[in-house]
Amino acid sequence: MDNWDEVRTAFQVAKMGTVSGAADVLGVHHATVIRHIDALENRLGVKLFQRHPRGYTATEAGEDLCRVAQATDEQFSQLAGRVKGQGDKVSGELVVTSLNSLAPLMSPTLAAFQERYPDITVRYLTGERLFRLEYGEAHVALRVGSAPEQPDNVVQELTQQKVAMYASRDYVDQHGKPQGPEDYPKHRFVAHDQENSRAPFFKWLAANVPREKVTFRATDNRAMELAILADAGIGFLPQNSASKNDALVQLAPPLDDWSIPMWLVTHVDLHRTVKVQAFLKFVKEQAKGWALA
Amino acid sequence: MDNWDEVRTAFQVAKMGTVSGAADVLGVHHATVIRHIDALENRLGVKLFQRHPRGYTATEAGEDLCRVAQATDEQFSQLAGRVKGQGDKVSGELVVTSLNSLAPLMSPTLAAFQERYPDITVRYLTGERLFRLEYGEAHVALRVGSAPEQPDNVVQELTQQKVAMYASRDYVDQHGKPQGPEDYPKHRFVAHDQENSRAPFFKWLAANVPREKVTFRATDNRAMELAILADAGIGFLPQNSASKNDALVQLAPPLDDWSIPMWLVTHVDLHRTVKVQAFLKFVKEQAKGWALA
DNA sequence: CATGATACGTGGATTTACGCACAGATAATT
DNA sequence: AATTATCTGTGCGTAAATCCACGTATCATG
Repeated sequence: MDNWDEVRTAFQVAKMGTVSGAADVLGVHHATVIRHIDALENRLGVKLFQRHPRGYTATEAGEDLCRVAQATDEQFSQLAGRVKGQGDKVSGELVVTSLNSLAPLMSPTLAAFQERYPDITVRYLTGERLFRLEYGEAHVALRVGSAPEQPDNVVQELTQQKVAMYASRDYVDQHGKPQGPEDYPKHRFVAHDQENSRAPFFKWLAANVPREKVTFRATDNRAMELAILADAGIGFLPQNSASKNDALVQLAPPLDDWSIPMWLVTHVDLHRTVKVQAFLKFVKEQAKGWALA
Repeated sequence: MDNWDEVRTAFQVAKMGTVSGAADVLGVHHATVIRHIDALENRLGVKLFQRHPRGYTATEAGEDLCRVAQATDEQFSQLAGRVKGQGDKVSGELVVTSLNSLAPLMSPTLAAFQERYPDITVRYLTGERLFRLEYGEAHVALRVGSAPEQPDNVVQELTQQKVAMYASRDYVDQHGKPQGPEDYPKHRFVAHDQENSRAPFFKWLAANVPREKVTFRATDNRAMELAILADAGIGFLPQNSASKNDALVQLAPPLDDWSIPMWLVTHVDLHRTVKVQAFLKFVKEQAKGWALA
């Protein structure tokens, strides 16, 4: 049973009782309606209508088809209503993904967003692997670092995450604060395991600190933070989270070169939807508070 | 939500995951599939799929559509199965119509037909008005008299109903049997109220019997039969039913000129169906017994 | 790293399907 | 009884949908 349009045509004829009336409703010529009926009957091998000069009347098969098509028509109408309205209201699921290191920032934001739009169910997917927008795994992704340049993705800069140099209070008590670049060789540093990291402050580190003084390397940001807290050495941490921790001492103010840009990424097909737009606006508003924190 | 074919296309894309795959299944070019999706999305104002170089993945709206279309597809498949098979088996309703004067012949035949095909539900519509085949009021009509010549109707001659001249036994006792045409003016006759009746034996009557000797006229065949039984005069009755009645005496053998042809009439759209064919064949078989009765 | 396979996307040629107009027929109306 | 209105059915020309071919991008594989 291919060619669903012919079923629709037959349905309208059964409802109207005449080919001409159905043609008017469908907005096509009555010859087209006749052709559809003929084609459908030939394919099914059954007469659907009895033809007489005053119109068409459905046979048993035609009435059967009419019932099925009636249900289909209602189903499709409901579907159209759902789908059309869907884009206009903020409800359903909102799937957000990011690296799990951003959870401290995102979790409160998402909670507030859900409170603002109670019809929303938030799903926050975090992981080391990047959830891919183009396969529909998420509506919005929060990315850090260099600007993503995937095609079909809409990228907006969210805010600059300011990064500063920190060490634990105990470390400072033992080794003192470096007063300038000349002091760096006397200290130990914590950095990412990947030496040629793309992060700007690690590039700075490679340029300004001897390799052998980087005595602790880890692949995970959280592990690096814990290492710093465990007096492993001096490292770079986002200012907004580190400033809340009394066990940490800021050794140098954040430099612009060290800042990590943050990006809001959406798939182009979803970017224009009201739901996603509402979330993007909300996140940008919240991000103003992040810098102050 | 017009254009059901586009829904079908979108459904196939959602199932396959790729435009090309859907195009193969649908037997169309993949460009056509893309155009259908685009048109549907534009009409709904919602993106149904997220496009990426490895295929299409459905958005929430797309998945919603997919579910509805899935149900539709199943409904249509079942419908096609029902409708296609419907023509091949003798079941459901069989609607037969005739003038109610033929009920004595038809009722036993219909009962036997129902016994032969237990899946059949017989509906026997009788009345003075002609139920019209072209509006689907009945599958088969049994007509008597001159050959029906309606277009779109398939007419088959069933049998000749032999008509003979009868009177009641009491009438014969009182007035005797007419031995030939010369005796007719001495007798009373029963005939149809419509003087210029189309029935051949009434034409014969008008030609061979003085008008004033037709002393009882009725519009209903059954009333005429009752009048004859009530000694009203001589009249024409079908041989098969009158011969069973001991109160009637046959005054003249049936002439070929008097025979009323009987016709089986079906609408051309239904004539070829197995159900109707089975019934037509069955009636013809039964009709062989009618002459003998 | 290069290559083959797969899939999407688009402009131009082609076929299919549609609209148009007229004929045939019936039912309602005057 | 004649007429008008309505509906079906069909041949023909045109417009729209389709097919085709090419280009581009991505992923898998040796």
